Amino acid sequence: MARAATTSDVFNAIAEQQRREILVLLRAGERPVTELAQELRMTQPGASKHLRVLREVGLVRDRKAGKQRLYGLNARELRPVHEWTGGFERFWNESLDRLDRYVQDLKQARQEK
Amino acid sequence: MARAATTSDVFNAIAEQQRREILVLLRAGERPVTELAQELRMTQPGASKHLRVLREVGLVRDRKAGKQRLYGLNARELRPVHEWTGGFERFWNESLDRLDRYVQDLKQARQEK
DNA sequence: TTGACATATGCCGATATCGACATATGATTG
DNA sequence: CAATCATATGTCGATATCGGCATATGTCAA
Repeated sequence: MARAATTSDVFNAIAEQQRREILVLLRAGERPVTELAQELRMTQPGASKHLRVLREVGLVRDRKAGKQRLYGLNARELRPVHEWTGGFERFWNESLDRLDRYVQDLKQARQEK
Repeated sequence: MARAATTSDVFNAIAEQQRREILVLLRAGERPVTELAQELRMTQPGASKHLRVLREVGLVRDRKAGKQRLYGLNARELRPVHEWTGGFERFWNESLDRLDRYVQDLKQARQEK
């Protein structure tokens, strides 16, 4: 088995930098493929493929608008990622965290002597 | 160029299901490789490799403890992901979102006739 | 030192990626 | 219909993945 498909998961879909940038651009509103490609300095086929992945995991919607096809954000699918990472929030918020790390560093230092 | 390295990015590192599960297990406290492997039903070398990736992106720390090597969470690196997805929060919170989608569905329906 | 246990690394095969290019499909207008 | 613009798909090459297996490295204890 190789790496999981980019379309298997929202996590996999947003693992790609360019796709993340597309999503950010779409926050400003719907856009056709060509504009996105131009703004991100990628080829049109490249942008189309990224959008296909985003669409297959449900992060993006498309809608015909005359000759064009407008892509729009459907960020609800990003929520699971937000919540999953949120499950670790206490590990970077609590001051216990720092203390814990400090203690562990001490332990390690002592053992590495 | 192929896909970005799993170690290039926290986004890429957590794109893998098993690595996410490792992180969740580590919330309960430090653990040696063997326990993690057993609990997740994967081989020891497999677990070791995943932990290597997690360590290289800074999501995990290790510390020698006698014959064993204990792995612990370092979830701070998860924060950027949480914040990035948080940048889309309004798109799943605002009621405008539903209204907007409704309008767009209408438009599309009209055009597809 | 030797043996036993814990962990890491190396190699393999199968697979999917991403980027580039050419080209096919679709839609609109004259 | 033909021409044109917008977008999607197919193929290729280079690369890295993940899983499994064998094996190397590391650490302790007798």
